[in-house]
Amino acid sequence: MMSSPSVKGMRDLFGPELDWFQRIEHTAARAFSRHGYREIRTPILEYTEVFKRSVGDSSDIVNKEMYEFLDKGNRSVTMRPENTAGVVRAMVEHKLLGSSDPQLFWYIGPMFRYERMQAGRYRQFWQIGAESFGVASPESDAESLLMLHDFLRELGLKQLVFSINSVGTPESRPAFHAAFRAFFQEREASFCGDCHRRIHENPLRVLDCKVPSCQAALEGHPVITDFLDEGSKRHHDRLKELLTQLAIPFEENPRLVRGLDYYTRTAFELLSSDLGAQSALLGGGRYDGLVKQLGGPDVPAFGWALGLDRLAAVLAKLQGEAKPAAPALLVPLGEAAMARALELARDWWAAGCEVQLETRGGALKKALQTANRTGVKVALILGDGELEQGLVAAKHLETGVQETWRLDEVPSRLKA
RNA sequence: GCGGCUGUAGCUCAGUUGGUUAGAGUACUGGAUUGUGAUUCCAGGUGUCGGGGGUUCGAGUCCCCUCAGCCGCCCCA
Repeated sequence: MMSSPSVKGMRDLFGPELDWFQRIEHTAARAFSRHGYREIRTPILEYTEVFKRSVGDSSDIVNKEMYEFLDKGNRSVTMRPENTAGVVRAMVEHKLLGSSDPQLFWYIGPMFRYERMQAGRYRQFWQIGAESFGVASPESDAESLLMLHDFLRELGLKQLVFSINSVGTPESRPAFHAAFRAFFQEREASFCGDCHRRIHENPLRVLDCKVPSCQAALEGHPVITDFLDEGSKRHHDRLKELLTQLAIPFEENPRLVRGLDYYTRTAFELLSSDLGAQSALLGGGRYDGLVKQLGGPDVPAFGWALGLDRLAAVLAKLQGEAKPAAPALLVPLGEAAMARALELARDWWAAGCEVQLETRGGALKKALQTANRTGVKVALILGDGELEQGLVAAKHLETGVQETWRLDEVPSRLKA
């Protein structure tokens, strides 16, 4: 049937799905630049250590999901599984974080993770994200979340409720880990095998285990926000105040943990019930130590990434098609009309009209069938008779009503 | 990486305990209508039955392998 299919987990984007991708991208570009964010494009390929040092060795991404290979110079390179690491690497490499000026960037592009296929989960998938460097204040978190919230609202997404948590700092976390490990050991028989692995690799991950018995065993677990240092606690409280003031819906989720190791203080995500099992639509948070960790100055940062494939799927489900069909089809009948139609259409296009031109030159019936099927609203039928009088027959496909327009009034009629 | 389901025309799918030449709807092409579309009527291609191997006189059907997709898990966007 097929001589050579696309690589597993990598798909072609076109048609209605791409319409959504483009609408999201255009909306994002406008929304983010209003906030003073500039776009950044970083390479798809980075040296492997960039991800190992940022995302974290204990993460699944590094452990089993990276497209990692040796290039011809025998250097280990990896196709980016996410983009924060690459953006931070670029900041450091170009010394953009030397001054006290904030640096605000957004990005869009494909990411790669070698995973088992499932609906909403692809090996090449797309993310839009934003990163803000240089500001440690909770107002900075709120500004980024506000931008994200308003962007999603502009796309027509209602019912947004962010889950937020604070994971503290590397200094405050050991106290929580100790308390949590003690809690775990008291009832370790109740936890699943995965949790026994997690308690060593990344204790926080036990919190969002989905096994019911584990969730039951977690009843009364130490809450991370009770172990925050004073600064983190103030930060967290202030952020909640700001979100409330800005009417950004959120709920605190003390069990929220992110899959990447670099987060400090604020962590958040947004799930959607309109996706299947892969319900995560976006996630992000603060990563105050990452820049220094990657060899840059000690600069605080906040960022998030959202799954474009998943957002497009949600919007398509809730709103249908992103792009309406062409409103008009110009159908010339005969050679003379065809030649004239090219000129007429050129004028109308120049006037900003959306018109498709029927160039097949076949039967009118055929043209109308196609127009009907593709959702065209008006068929402009141009025969020799009309042409001589400077007229065109305008047939409304939905109602069947046909009227006669003067050629020079077509642009204003189409735009009405 | 683990478990389950599916794969037949461009699309949505039938296909009986293995039986001869593989079906319907839709889409496509032509005609009833040489300049009027959703409806109607008639005629016509619709095909590596995902791929490979095996069992059999005979495989779309049974067995094995493989590929892809879907669902769940792990995890994430």
